[in-house]
Amino acid sequence: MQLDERKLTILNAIIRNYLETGEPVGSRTISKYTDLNLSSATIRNEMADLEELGYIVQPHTSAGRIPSDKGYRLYVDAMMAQKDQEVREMKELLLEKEEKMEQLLKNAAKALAVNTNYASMVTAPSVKGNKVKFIQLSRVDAHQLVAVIVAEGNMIKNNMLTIPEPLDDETLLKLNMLLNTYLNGLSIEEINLNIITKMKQQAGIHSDIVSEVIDAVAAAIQEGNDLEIYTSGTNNIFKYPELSDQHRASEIISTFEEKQMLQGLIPQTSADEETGIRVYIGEESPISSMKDCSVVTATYELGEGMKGTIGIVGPKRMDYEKVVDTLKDLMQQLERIYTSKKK
Amino acid sequence: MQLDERKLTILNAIIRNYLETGEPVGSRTISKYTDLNLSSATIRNEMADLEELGYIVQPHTSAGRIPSDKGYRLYVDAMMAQKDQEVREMKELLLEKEEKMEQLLKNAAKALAVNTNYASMVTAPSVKGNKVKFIQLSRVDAHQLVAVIVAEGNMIKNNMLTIPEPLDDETLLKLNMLLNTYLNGLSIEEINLNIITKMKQQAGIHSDIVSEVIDAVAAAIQEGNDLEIYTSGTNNIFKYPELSDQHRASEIISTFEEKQMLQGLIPQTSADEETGIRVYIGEESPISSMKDCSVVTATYELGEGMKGTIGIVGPKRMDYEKVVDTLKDLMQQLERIYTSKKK
DNA sequence: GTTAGCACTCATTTGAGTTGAGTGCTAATA
DNA sequence: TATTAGCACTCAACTCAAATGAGTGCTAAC
Repeated sequence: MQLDERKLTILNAIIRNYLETGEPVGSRTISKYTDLNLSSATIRNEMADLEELGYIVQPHTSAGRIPSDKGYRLYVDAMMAQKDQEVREMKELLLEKEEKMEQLLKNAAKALAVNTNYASMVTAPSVKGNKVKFIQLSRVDAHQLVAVIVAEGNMIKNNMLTIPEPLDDETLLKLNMLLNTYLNGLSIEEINLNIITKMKQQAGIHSDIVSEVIDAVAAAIQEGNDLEIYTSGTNNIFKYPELSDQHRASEIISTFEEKQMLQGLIPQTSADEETGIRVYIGEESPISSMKDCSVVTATYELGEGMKGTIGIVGPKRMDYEKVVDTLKDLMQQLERIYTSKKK
Repeated sequence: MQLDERKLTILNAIIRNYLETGEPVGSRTISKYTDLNLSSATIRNEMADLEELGYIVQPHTSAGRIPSDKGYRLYVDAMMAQKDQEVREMKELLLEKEEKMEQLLKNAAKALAVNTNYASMVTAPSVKGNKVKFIQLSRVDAHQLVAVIVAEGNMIKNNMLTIPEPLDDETLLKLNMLLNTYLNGLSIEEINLNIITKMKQQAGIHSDIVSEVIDAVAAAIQEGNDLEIYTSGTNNIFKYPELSDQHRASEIISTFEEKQMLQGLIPQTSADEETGIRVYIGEESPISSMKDCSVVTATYELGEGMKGTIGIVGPKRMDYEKVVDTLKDLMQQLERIYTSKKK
């Protein structure tokens, strides 16, 4: 059997309708909804075909049909293809410029959640490829140092480190010079063993401290890489009956609380597609707790290699169109703010 | 009518039983549960009295009784009085020492939630009275400075600030000296106009920058004061049927997501009581979204005036005894870790 | 003062009946 | 041959009444 023009129209009508109402849609509804001028009986025949093809399912006999994951997939793919050509005017999200990256991202997550009515997440840009702009090691007291690292995009990290023996001013100054000369402008991957060995040589008797500091720097940068994920609007899921039963809700909320679990949603393969938008429908999701949801993520890129992810989690019947637009908008804004900050 | 010995025993039995089961408890149950050897009929008479006195209520005729807020209050007060004398061995929460305050507090929140099975919150110690240990202003690039402030307890704050004109090294060094000489060892309240004026005078032509820096310092410290609240175990509320219906759950979870709203739970009046533990039962709670819950908070104190709050939110029928113990334990541990870090 | 006994209440459960939206199939129709 | 009207059928959801049972309050006897 083939998926001809008419079947597609009907499938589309079914999905559209279901997105709105959340109720299984029946043949009579479609017969009126579309301008095909077909009787409900004909629609029924077509629907039977569509079911056989796997695009829609019946929750039970004598109920209408709802889209299957496969059906959504078709719909979303078609939509995305169409999007690419279209020129869209976006509704503005109004992100304010913030001095600190952290606050900016928190706001972004919130704006996303408020705008879409779904749960949102925003990860800090991975520091992969992010360059160190400034490092400073300062003495807090005799046995404690604080290492402050500012990276591009004004991401500030700091780490305390305890040293066995006090350092005098001069040594500290030297260390700072050393650190900055060697590390400034480098990204974390570029700090390899070679450089570390060289630095240790230069440091002489303080080589043990150098390695501690470098560890601290690495740790600080890594830390951001690991778990800085901002979320918002978790309780939006209560707005969708199909997600708000006890078990499901609890599972989703747990995932959002244990933010590390959301890392699964961050695309690993830095894909070659241009838009950077991914849609996971139901079982497609990399996280099992989201198997009843759809997840849409977008990758934003600040300069070379500094990538972060923004995304939303909602019911399968989400307004994919709006979500994709909103995500694109936010991506652009983040990128714009970044470049304006850089200069 | 009076609340004699026997009535108290019965009230206690009712509450105990209800804490366990969450179901209204009837006279027959109590008649067996206690060793008073009274028939259910007698218990019934006593229960009627207890109801008249307002300690218990009937959800409807022909149901058992459940404790009223007033009943819980009596129970909790009695328990607390008893606690004070008792010597208790505590189950350890095993907080690891962390270099950074932030991580320590996150862990504390988590430990609290896991241990009690309720939702938990931990606020960073208010910086009221917290002394500045170290300030450093560094140039990131021509127009941006980063101010790093380390306060007692190794709370690190930082702020970026943009300056209209570049500063040369010498001026920066001077500024740093100035900042440290004037501000080190001071707490935020102690930084008054008088000091600021003096500093501005000293700074000469850079007085505008000094005031910007001081603003940044104030902002950084204030920031921590405002909204650094760590939460954990929000989804624990789903474990209690009386809280996990859609509306209630959503309300509680929202409150935990908008962490600022939890500020209402932080005791304002630095009370004179010795334990620092407060119990809000149902309507007593300062936050309306918690009117179906009980909230237990404890204030920990790190050195003079540096106070923070830890607390849990759960159903009214919570295991107050365990919660109070756990909170006390955690308070002590935080205090211990702090003092060990200070030296 | 305590208790056995009994009538009464009322949330909850159960099951039968009704409704209504929806289907699949078949025979008539264009 | 594709479309449609018609009809029997299904089944979740709703309604209603009866049955259940845990629990009470009251009274009279111990």
